[in-house]
This record gives sequence, C-alpha cells and structure tokens, in this order.
Amino acid sequence: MSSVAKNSAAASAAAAGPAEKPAAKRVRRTADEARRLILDAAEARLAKQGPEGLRLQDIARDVGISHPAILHHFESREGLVRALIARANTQLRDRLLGALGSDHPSQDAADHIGHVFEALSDRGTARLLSWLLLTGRATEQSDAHNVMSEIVDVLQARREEYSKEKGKPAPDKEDTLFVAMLTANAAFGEAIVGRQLAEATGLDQDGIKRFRTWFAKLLNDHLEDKR
Amino acid sequence: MSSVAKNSAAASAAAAGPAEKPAAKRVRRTADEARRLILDAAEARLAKQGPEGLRLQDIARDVGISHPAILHHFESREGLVRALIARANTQLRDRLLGALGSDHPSQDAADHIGHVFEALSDRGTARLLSWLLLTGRATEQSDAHNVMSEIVDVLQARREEYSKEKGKPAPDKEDTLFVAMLTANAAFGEAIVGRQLAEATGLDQDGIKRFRTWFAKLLNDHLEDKR
DNA sequence: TTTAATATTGACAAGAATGTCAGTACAGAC
DNA sequence: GTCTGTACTGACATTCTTGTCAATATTAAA
Repeated sequence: MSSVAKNSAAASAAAAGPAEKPAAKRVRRTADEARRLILDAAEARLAKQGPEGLRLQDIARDVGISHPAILHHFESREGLVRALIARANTQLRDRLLGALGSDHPSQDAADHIGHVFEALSDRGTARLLSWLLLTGRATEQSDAHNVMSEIVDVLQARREEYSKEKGKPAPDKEDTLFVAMLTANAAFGEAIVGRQLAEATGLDQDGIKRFRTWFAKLLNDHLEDKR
Repeated sequence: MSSVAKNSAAASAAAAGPAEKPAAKRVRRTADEARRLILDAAEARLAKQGPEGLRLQDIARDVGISHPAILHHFESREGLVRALIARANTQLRDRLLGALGSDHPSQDAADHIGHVFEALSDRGTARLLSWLLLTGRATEQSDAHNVMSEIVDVLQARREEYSKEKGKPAPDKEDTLFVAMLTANAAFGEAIVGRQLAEATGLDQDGIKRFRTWFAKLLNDHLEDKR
C-alpha cells in the first residue's frame, strides 16, 4: 500500500548523487480512474472509522496522492461526499433491483431478505448511508426516494401475479409496503447495532445467520397467510 | 424547559457611563445543574444537526455560557461525549425496563413495541446512540450489553409464565431473543431511515402509526403461535 | 463581614482541516 | 519532435476547534 512518492531530489541531483531517489516517476491516471480510487479509499475509511475518519489528507495518503489532487477532482470536500452518496445510492439500487430482477425469479422471501441484508452490509453501505442521513445530507438527494418506491412496486406486482395463480384475493398494497419497510428498517438497524447486540447476547456469526433465517420465515409465513 | 439566561441587569449601570456594558451579572449554577443544561443542549444539537453539530462553541452559545465552562465541567470534548453516552444509556435502560416493569403488566406486544419505538425516538436517543456506534465509541461501553440481556431475560420470564398458565410448552429462548433483536433493529432502523422511507412512499404520520401497529400484530401473531 | 471554594470568563496558544496557487510532469495529438 | 491539455504537487493561507491560564464573580460557610 505504501506507495511513497518522495521526489525531493529532482533536477538538483542531476548526475551527481549515487542513487538518491530514482526521481520516482509521477503517476498519472485518467480522471475516471483517479476518481474511482479516491471514492474507494473514502468509502473504506468511512466504513472502518466512521464519519470522523473522512479527512482529505488521510484519503490522499491511502491512495498515494496529495490532498489537493482530491480537491482537483471533486472541487471540495462536500463535492467528494456528494459523489460518495451518489455512487452508494446507484450501487445499492442496482443490487437491490438486480436481486429482485428476472434472473432470480424466486418467490421466497428468504432469498430477497438475504440480498437486502448483504447489499447493505457490503462495503459498509448502510453505515455510509446512515451517516449521511444522520448529518441530514440526504434531504436533497431524491434518488433514495425512487428506489424504495420501485422496489415496493416490483414486490407488489409479484404478489399479485402469485395470488392470481392461486386464485386468491389480491394482497393489500400497504401490506407490501410495510413488509418492505420492516425489512429495510431491520437491515439498517442490524448494520448499525447488529454487532453490538450480537455480542451483548452472546450470538456468534452463525447465530446471526439463524436470526436472518428466522426473520425470513416470519415474513414468509405472513405473506402466505395474507395471500 | 427553555430556561434562557439573558440577564442584562442594568443595576450596575448605577449612574455612571452611557450604559456601555451593564456588566451583565454573571450567572452561577450548581455544578449538577450546569452539567445537565450542557448535556441537554448537546443532545439537542446532536439530534438536530448530527455529529458535525457537536461543537463546544455552539453548545456553549445555546446554554448561554462560554465554552471553557464546558471544559471545566467535562474535562474535554471526549469527556462530554462520554457523559452523553452514559446518560443516554441509563435513560434508555430505565425507560425500557420501566415499560416492561410491573406497572404495566401488559402481555400485549403492541404496547411493548410502542414503548421501544418511543424511547428510541425521544430526544433522538437512537440517533445519538447510532452515531456513537458508527464512530466506534461504544466498544468500551459495556452498559449496552447488560440492557439487552436484561430485557431478553424479562421477556423470556414473561413468556414462560404465560405459557404455563395456558398449559402450553415453554417457548424457546432463542426465539425470544430474536423477537427482541428484530424489534431493536427495526426501531433503530426507523429512527434513522424512517423519515426518508416514509416520505419516499408517501406515508404520513398516521401511516407510520399504522406501520407500528402492523408490526406489533405481526409479532403478536408469532408469539401466540409459538406459545 | 470575612473567607474559602469554585463556577465562569476573556484572551491566547496550538494544531488540524480545507482550500488556493503557481508551477511541474505526463500523455496524446499534430 | 513539439505542442497542448490536464493530472498532479509543494508551499502557503485561512479558518475553525479544542484546550490552557490567569483573573473575576458569586455563593455558602465561618
């Protein structure tokens, strides 16, 4: 990781110094690549150390560049944060809708719930989003709005299709919304307090898995009943 | 509760100068009172503006004192944060265990869940605790550990008592743990993403209430089944 | 009233963080 | 090879924030 630059020698060395510093060639990336690396590093720091760990100097060191380079690509620290939000939002959206998509036509709630929890755990996405929600930065972001609505729509369509097959009455849309909402709340909650609660109650990794299965079954039973 | 100071007493002016600064009488509180006011202000800022809003100068201004006064009472900013954590922890514990206590011998999950959600919403307790969990400050605090265990124990005792009355088999303890865990996760999640999700799906205040009722019923059905 | 304790303050110190700027070095176009 | 655009850097400026300190004011005890 420690790709130190240290290019003080410069021209002065000329042909003199034995092997001071081979004038470490300055690395030059494409703008997109640089932005990606910076966002990755910022994300990692955020996931590990929380909001206070998001300092330009630190991120720059992680990437192996100077901190003005970050300013160059994102204008300001706020710009970086906004870019972080935007990327997390679209990534989350893609994963969630992808999981519900035609590739996995599973009717089983357990699968869906597993995907939701994993998508939010991955790379600390939930922690990142939680932080920005706590700081009140998400109000401007209307992206999040659509995601939830889209998902509820997809789920509702599934349920209606399914109940038609079975010749049962169509499920209430609000019920579907509540199922999605509970799942979202629980997943976010687990991302934040999960580890603590697990430790507090002596639940190991396997126990957490059992909890998720238990939760999925709870919802499944509910869905079957309602259908 | 807005015990604003603002004591521009003119007394000192006597008959002297053209009322430069009437030497605003300095307010002196007891140490406990001062600590309480400071913690209240800090809590309010944290709930409203998130972690970044926790600056000594701002808190001091809210209380109507100078920022060194805060340092005097809490040693350092970290000391203030720790005091905040400790108070939130004990308050939460008291409210939760109080709600489950003998005063309200309700067997109805709806009541309990309502209490949990309210206790965490109140004064932004969940947001406060979430923030400190995100910043990794809670690892040292073993208080939280006990709370969850205590609650699970109380709940389990209730269920066993209840099932004995009905002559049913005793419930699995892990099931009780999972119920408590889901409730905690959901409550924390709602405290953070609840507002956003509600807006995104066009759910008004009343809708949120319906959601909680729906959730309580879901758990109630489960508990009845298991019992 | 005098005294002791301490809550409180203004001024200052030290450090950290973001942001600016002029210049440098690398890549592709010509 | 030369030129041009721009990713990148080091040094500096600025602002903000916590923390220190000596001094002051207020309350309660003596």
